[in-house]
Amino acid sequence: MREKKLSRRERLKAGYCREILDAALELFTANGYHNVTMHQIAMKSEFSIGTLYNFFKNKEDLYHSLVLEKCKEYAGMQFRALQKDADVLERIREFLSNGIRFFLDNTSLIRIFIAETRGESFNLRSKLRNDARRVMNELDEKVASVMREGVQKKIFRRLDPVHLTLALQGLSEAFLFHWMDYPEAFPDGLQADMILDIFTRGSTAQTAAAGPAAGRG
Amino acid sequence: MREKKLSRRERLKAGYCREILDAALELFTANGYHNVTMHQIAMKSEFSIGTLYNFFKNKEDLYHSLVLEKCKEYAGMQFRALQKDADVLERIREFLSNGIRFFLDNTSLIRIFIAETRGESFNLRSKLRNDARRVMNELDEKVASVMREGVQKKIFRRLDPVHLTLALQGLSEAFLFHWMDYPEAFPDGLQADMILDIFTRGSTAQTAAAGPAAGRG
Amino acid sequence: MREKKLSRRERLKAGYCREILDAALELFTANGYHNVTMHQIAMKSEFSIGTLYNFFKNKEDLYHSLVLEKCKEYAGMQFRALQKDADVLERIREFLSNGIRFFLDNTSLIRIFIAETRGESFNLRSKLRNDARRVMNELDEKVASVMREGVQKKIFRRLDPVHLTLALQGLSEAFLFHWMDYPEAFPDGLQADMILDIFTRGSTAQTAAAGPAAGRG
Amino acid sequence: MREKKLSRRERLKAGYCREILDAALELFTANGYHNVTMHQIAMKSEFSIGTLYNFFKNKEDLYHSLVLEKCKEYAGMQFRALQKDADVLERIREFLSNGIRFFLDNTSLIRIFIAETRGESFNLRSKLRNDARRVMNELDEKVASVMREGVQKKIFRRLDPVHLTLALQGLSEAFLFHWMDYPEAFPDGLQADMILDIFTRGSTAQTAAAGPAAGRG
DNA sequence: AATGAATGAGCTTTCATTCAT
DNA sequence: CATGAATGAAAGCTCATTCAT
Repeated sequence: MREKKLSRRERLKAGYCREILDAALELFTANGYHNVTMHQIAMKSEFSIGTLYNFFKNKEDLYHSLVLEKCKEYAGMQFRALQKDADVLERIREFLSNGIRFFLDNTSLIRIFIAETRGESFNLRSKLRNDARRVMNELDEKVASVMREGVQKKIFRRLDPVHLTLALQGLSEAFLFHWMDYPEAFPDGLQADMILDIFTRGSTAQTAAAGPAAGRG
Repeated sequence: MREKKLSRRERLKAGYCREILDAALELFTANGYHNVTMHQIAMKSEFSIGTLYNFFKNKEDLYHSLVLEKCKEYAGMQFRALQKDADVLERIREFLSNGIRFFLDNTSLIRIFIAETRGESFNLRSKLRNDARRVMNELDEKVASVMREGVQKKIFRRLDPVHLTLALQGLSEAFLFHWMDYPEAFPDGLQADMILDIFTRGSTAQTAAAGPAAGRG
Repeated sequence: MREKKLSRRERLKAGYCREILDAALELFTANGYHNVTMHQIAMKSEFSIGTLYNFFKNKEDLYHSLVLEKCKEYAGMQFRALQKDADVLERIREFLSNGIRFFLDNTSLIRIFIAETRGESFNLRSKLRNDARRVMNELDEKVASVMREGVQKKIFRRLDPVHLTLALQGLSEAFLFHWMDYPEAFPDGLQADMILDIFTRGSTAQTAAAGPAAGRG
Repeated sequence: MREKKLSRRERLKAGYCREILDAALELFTANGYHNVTMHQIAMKSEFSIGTLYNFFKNKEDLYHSLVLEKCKEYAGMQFRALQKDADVLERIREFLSNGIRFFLDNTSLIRIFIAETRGESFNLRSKLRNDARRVMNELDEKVASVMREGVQKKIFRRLDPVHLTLALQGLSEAFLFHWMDYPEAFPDGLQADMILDIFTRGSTAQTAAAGPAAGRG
């Protein structure tokens, strides 16, 4: 009974936490870390400021928990995709589709990811960000291992798998941001194949002529 | 003589402005906009706070002037590279080298560029950022026009030049950031060709086999 | 019990507000709006600056609340006097006595009234002052209606009631200020009848009754 | 020659002073002391800030000089009117007309007079204001002496001449302010006789019965 | 455990005044 | 003498955090 009670409490607590984080996410993505006050989060989540501080050490901790959670969500999803029993290109395609869908569902969450991985405050919150960064790094390593597999299977060129990972990420990010800023530039939406196509075949014409190979048809 | 005096004053003023902007740049890149105070900028630049406000309307204006200046510097350099009388790939290669060198010389300035084009404050300062953004957009268009030329000359695949531009940028950014975070990953430094190679030929092995073409040999 | 608790809180809050307003009143009347800082008000009221801003939106709001409160207090008192079931002159006399007593009890509060109705800031805070001004205007109208009644009952001369109101106010103010600046000029204090006497009978000697005097023609 | 030069200089200096004071007057009456900056005065007068400080010790001194000058101008004019070789009522009427005209010509200058004699900062600048106040007090005494003469000549009732002076001022002020705030209330403009009429005969009807004379129409 | 009033350090910004030119 | 850039004290105000209830 004791245990049950605790577990009920814990479930309650987790639920509260959820509501707070959801409210905060909305505010942070809409306005940025510095333009959101604890007061606003308290209002939106319908908890008191004091309660916020019962759940999170301080504003930074709250923000970080948010980022960590989303990173884990994202990374978990992508891990599963990359671990599937499918051929390399298929897994990469799903990886890309997942990424697009994820940021479509959490519009402008990507800005927070970017702020965290590339942004201005990179060196201040570094300690706190480490958890999130570790999660993302692990994902990067997983991607790299898939890339390595692709190289071994001669699907990809004999390049450093880390470079291939970077390339994949860079292309994804660039397309995602452009799509967010100019949605009209992608009348049919952003398709994983747009990115995959460039990733696999590059931009050069002659090669393209030579190789309808990479085509998924 | 009158003129000379005026010009001396103006040179002085410009010099002051320089010192302020340099001090501010260092602080902003190190700590981010919100974590730098006017007091700090005053201290570092060895001017009084009042003087800062004689040169710039407010903190945002100072920051924006900084960003605009660097954007113009960067865009000007790249424009010149892209306008040279050389073949398309050569111009792209210089574009990449320039970018690498620029951010090598202005370490972590890129974080500000990113913060401005992708960062959290994207929707708040948008009005003020417009000048900088316009400069960068013009550069993007220039890049796209070079891409278009490449497509016409059958150097590049028949793809949307804007997509090619995005790809180039995405690849550059990804490599640059990785190099900044893990310099040891590039024992010989970051070379334009690493990026160019992937950009032109993609990752796919078969195509690579087919195409030593793009090789810069 | 719940209710009691709430009410206690509200009473507390109202009490805090009182203390802040009292401290502010003292400072403002002694030094004028622009020569009082929020810091000073915080010190004098023994609250923190933050608390001041919990009660009032900003300095202007605090000041305005103060003015409005005092205006209402004054106007309410005078309204009741003018509505009494007594003859016109009696009501006017009480109106005068009330005014004298009010400004005796709130020494130099009148300076704020003047600053608000006549002062330098007349055109800047006009929007905010409107509440107070409306209250005072309503009182003026009430006075004018009493004047009208006096005219109808042939107690007063057939003059514009608004002019009579102006006259009453002008005389009151002049006497009040002189008394404040030179209390020794009124050894027995300022009596309503001094003002009423001039208001009702003017300055002209009996000879005036014979009055070829005023007639210019 | 030395003398001439000096005198030319002095004339020049006086002229400069004029221009500064004129510019300042306009700004102060329009915005109030605290809402005018030395910078603004410098701009409007087309002198440098440094020059302002050559002519006036500080902002307060500048403001005070302005007030003093206008007080002297006003008092001088009124002195001459009161000293004329005319009967008492005639001199009072001219006094009133002068006052109306003066403040008509210097619209809203009266607000500064009020701020100075009744306003919020009465006790801060008291030292500086003393000159101006002395001038005005002397004028008050002159008015009182005319009142005394009126009493002696049985033109006015046997009342304290100071009270009569107060009454005259209070009536004037009230009418002037009302006229400024509601010009439409005086379709034919503000006439000295409106004030004089009430001043001399008060509001009471019986006297009026004796004298329908005063009616101008 | 939950609350939110109270706190006050610290921010951006203004502007009277000085003084080297 | 005239100038106006430079100054920096001091203002109003915010908001993360605490803690008595």
